[in-house]
Amino acid sequence: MPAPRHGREPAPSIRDVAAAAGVSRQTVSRVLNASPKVSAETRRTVMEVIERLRYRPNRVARALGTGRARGVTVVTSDTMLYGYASTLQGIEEAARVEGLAVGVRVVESDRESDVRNAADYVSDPSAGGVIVIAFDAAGIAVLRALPESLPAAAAIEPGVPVVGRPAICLDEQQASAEATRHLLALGHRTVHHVAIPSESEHNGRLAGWRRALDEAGAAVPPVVPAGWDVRSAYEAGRVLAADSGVTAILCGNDDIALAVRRALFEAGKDVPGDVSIVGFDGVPGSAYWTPALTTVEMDFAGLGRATVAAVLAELAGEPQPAVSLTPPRLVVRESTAPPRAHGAR
Amino acid sequence: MPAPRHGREPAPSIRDVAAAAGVSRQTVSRVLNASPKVSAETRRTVMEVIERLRYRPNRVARALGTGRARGVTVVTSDTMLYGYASTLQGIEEAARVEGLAVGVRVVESDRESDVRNAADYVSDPSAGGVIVIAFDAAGIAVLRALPESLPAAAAIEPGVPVVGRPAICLDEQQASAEATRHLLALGHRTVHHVAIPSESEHNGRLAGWRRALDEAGAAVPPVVPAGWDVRSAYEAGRVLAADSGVTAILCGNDDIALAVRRALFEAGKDVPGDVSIVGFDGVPGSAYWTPALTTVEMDFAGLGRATVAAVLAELAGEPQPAVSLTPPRLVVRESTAPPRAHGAR
DNA sequence: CTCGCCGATGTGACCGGTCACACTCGCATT
DNA sequence: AATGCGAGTGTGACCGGTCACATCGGCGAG
Repeated sequence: MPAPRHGREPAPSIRDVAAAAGVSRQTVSRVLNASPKVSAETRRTVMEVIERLRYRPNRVARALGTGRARGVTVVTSDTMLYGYASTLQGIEEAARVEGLAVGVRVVESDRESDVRNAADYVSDPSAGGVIVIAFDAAGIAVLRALPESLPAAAAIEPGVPVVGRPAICLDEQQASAEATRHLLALGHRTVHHVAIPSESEHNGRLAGWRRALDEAGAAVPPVVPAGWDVRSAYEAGRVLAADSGVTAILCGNDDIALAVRRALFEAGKDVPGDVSIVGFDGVPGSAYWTPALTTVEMDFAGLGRATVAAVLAELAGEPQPAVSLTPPRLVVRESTAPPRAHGAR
Repeated sequence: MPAPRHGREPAPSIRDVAAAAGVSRQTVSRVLNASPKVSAETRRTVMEVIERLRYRPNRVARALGTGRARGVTVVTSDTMLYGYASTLQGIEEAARVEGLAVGVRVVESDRESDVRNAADYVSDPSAGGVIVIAFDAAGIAVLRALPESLPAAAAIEPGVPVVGRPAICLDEQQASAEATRHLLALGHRTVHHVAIPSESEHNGRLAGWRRALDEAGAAVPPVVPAGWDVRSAYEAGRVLAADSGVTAILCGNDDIALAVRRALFEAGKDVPGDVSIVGFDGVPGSAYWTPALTTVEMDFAGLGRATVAAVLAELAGEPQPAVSLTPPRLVVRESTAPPRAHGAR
């Protein structure tokens, strides 16, 4: 039989520390938890022993004792897409400064069994607080499937109703309207929209775009839907590229903008000479595109941090803190310009 | 005082199930762990009760009982950069199919205190197996700081020595050499290289490039270093863009390629007309760039999956399985072409 | 018929913390 | 002098599983 690879004397436990310090385990526990009911002297002694023994409290045992884990578990359907990944990053950061462990559980799809598995997974008290990134159907389904009693919060797109728990979103509508107005102000007759998948007709990007168009009295062209994959956005782009009436496109995110720009390129159309495009999200590379992309910068990391605050409040049974998120904001760069002069017509 | 928001009858425990099924808790435990020493009939009864009570075993209690957690914790210095994020994705996927929980702990920097904190964090047995994404100094430092006894594996860049634990890497050297040869074959006199930060002089991207140059008898220009941020890559690009002797650039990753391409654009140079560029990584959008990027596709997700297998073997005390990773491969697209004819000179 | 063995099941201790509560002081109050 | 009180500390039970070992009934072998 193979030698026990990782055999080793076990890590010191709280009892070892207590014995070495000549106090009870409870006193050590108090020191660990910064209880005020320990004399300064005792505290110092215990601290020294802890240091000497390199003692580290066992998170698992602690969680079992208290009944809840000092941590959060993030449920998401994706970890790579920019919005998801940055939200996750914000969550991780905030959790880390709070001393919380971070777990990740991805939901494969919005199929019922997948949703149930994910919900079951986080229903385990060891999951701690739960944060659902509910930017899509799968996430929303998990959010709905969570037992009422579970301390949870969600990052979500605007317009999706959530009852009974904090759901935080970035107000995209203003910025979307602003982006649309920007294009209109440049002289475009109207603005086309390639939309990301959405669970809500009231989603901010769509709503802001439509509102700005309405307010300007511009025609509202049919929405061109795209998926999360670049390929489908490319297909959508080809449709628009073939239409000579299209001079301005508001893209549901920067990936879509990339694909649309490619489709335009293949159709021999110049950006922004022939067609202006605006993205959404503000991925780090977008400033370095050629042309640099005009886009709406979204503070997903801030959103993530806010969900951590929310779930922490939920865990503590406190009322939800008022959060002020930095609102999405339009960054005008090179991909938008006035339409070609119509004099030639 | 606020009402207890999440008060609720506690989840059923194994004892509840045992009582309801008329068996002992140990028998229930055996059913849960698929022990063969349970009669088919008893097993069925217990299963039914479990279903009826919606019982789910408590991961924390189980971990405490067995002494080790059914999960892996990933240590990384970044979660957004493509290589890191895709590796993480691969890990998550593999862990999920194995029924393992996934934790994430980011190391803020390679400062000693940060490294120690991260190492301490995962030294807790509740962290389970540990996977270190050691693509940079911080990751490598954590890997080195881990106690010998800890079951861990690493995803790492080639050329960095690691002793005592499985360290898996993608062989970038072949592909890097191939990319360089591709450019040379196109007629370029030599190939410049903008490098990602690396902890090793023997790192694959650098080594393959140099080797191919040497073998072809081409001059080896000085390496232009860049950081992980797009900005620094842009600065590096400007230097190269100002040099009219530069006709081909091998970029350390696709982000760098993006920034270099931008710098070239600003300098009035066409890609691939004036300068050819090759990226590294194969980010999903690279196929949709204008021009579409010639790049080396890396299977980071596969790398991540392999580390899970490795840490699992480590955990079980088994010998390391032989892994066959899909090797990086050059994908030729539009950003590479023969240099402009020199006749004009 | 008795023994031994095996499959199936149960029992108590234990993992490493925390909780609720009890206890022991020393000092101020009545 | 008895009482009250609060700060500081210790004790036993417990969280929800698992482990090691004991037990029990039935069956084939000696």
